Amino acid sequence: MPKITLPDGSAREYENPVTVMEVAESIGPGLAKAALAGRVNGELVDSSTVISNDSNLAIITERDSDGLEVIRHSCAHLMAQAVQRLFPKAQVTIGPVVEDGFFYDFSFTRAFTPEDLQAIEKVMGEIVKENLTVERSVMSRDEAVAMFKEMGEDYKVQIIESIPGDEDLSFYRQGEFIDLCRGPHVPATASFKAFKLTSVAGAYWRGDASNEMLQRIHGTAWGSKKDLKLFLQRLEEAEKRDHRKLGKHLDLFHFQEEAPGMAFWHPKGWSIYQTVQRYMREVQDKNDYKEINTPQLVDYSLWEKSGHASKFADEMFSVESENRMYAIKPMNCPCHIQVFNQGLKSYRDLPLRLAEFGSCHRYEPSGSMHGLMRVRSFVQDDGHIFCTEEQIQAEVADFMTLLFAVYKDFGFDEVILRLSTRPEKRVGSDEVWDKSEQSLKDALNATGLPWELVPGEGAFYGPKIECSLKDCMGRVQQCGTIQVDFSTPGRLGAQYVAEDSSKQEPVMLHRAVLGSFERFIGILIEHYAGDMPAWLAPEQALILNITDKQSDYCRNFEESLKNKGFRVSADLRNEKIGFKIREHTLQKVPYLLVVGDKEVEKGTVAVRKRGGEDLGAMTFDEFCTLLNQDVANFGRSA
RNA sequence: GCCGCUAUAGCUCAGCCGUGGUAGAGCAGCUGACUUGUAAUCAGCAGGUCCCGAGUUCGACUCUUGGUGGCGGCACCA
Repeated sequence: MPKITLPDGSAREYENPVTVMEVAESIGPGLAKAALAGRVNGELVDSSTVISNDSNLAIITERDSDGLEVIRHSCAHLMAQAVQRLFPKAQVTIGPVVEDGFFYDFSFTRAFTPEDLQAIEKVMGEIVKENLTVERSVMSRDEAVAMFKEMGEDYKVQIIESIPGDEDLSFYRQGEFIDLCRGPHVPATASFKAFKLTSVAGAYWRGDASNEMLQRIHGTAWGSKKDLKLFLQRLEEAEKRDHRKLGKHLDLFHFQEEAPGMAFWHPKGWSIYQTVQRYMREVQDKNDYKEINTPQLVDYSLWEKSGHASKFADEMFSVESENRMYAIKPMNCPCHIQVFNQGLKSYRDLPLRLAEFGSCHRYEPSGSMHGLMRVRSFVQDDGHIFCTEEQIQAEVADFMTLLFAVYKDFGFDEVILRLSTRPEKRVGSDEVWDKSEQSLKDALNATGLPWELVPGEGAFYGPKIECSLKDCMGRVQQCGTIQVDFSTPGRLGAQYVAEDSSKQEPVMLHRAVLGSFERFIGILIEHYAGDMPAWLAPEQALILNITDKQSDYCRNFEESLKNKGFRVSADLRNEKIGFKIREHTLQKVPYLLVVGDKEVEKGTVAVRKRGGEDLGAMTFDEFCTLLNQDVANFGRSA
């Protein structure tokens, strides 16, 4: 006599054990039709699961995020079934859910083509029409291995053989297709309403580059056609914001074959860059950082001492000159230690915060480059804090405060924190790693914010906190970082004189707020869709005359604004005002100042905002006040 | 780096396979006319080593092949 309690608190009693689906049916046919799975006492289960004891139950439909997961996971099976109907020789491997969709990796003799994708999608539709029941079954590990061997599914055999113990495994069958899976899954193949295959690409078996390459087909699936459409619109929107496209359109920067992965900054792009840099310089000054500058070319031996050469030799550019090998610096830390090492340092000098807008070059693998986001030549807003062990936590806390404030100024209100701990390939003893990781954990806990642990992802010299921001498209971008390093200072001979006059090694904190200017500006362009706030805009205002008669007035107005430090220019071409407005609107200038006879007469300009809003006529002082206020607000969201 | 796709005018893109015969459009540019009130005035002109190399062919932007860059993933990311 199970008593089922529903999320709204109501309870129903049943004479005999019931399935999730039966409960849904007893509530109403509409719900039964929509039911995809259930959550019994917190655990996600199939709709066919039998409940025999008193339980809490939530019926999962497409409207739940769990329901969407179930749909996507099941859709991966649906796709695999379709692939094997069309290509019986294709072997299945894994097919998990990812953000917005799913993928499935296949081993096949050739690459799938876009035409194949269309054909697969069509067969998927047919299977949906067949409305095959999805049945769960349980097998022992050995039975499962035997079955997949028989089917010639070598990869599945490998997967099952790597599952430890003799635990029973669950399988899901729909028609002729069966797959190893934890589930849960939709009750039948008619449950799919909206899906689309989006791309095909190579992917290594088990994510290991030394393994063979499989064919990965990506798809997306939604609870309704409307949601699918919204998703596709979101993709289009993201494409419109692509910083590579906007960079060209707004004449900000370019790349060319002779310098792969290295940006050529144009005047307008460089203006944004310089504004960001000026801002960061001011922030650093206020927070007691000392700005320095160090060489681009440093003898290779320094990189050997620091430990970078042994791990990153293949990714460093090197230069030979007069029988000496130099590396073009791939990072700034060893150079900052050289600055620290000059002169005798006392504990009274600590914490010592050195900062550099450090130009770095790394030979990034060709396939990894992506516009400004991943380049071979970049400038970090790098900083190294030399301190004592006791000072770590306060320094990390101060850094986090600084970082949050900076991100807010750029319009990013949400920050995601992660702690990456010791990787396999590393320097330093386990005791030192214990200490470093603990100090970062303490610092994270002190922020009072949630954070996630990522084991094994730390730098080779120490653990790190990674600070990611969320842009307006909801995309997470890793930018800032702070890393504890007990090893490198010692390797490079950094010391200070302690209170008891003994020599001690300082702890070094590596830190960056933006990460790299290149990448951060790429993120800004996409976040604002090119509509840079007045603070960052390369051109803050444009003065447009109606006819030649107002030219002198416009030039004077322009000159006066420039004298106030604003970035403005005048467009006095003999063109219709509508033409000029269109052109500068497309160039995303925040303010357009129109001047005709009326304005000259009254000593004003007609102010039009980028979005088209008419702010009416303003005097010079009024407009200066407006623009000053706008600039002072930085890029903060309202 | 790996798998797949891709490269034509300053930009966005046709043409290319079936059918190999050295290229077209729109925007931008230049010239002229027009002196204009909030997202495109009209007319004319000019603009290309069809990414680079090799091969097949009487003949290659087109087919084959090698390179380079880019794109989508994967792997990597101090």
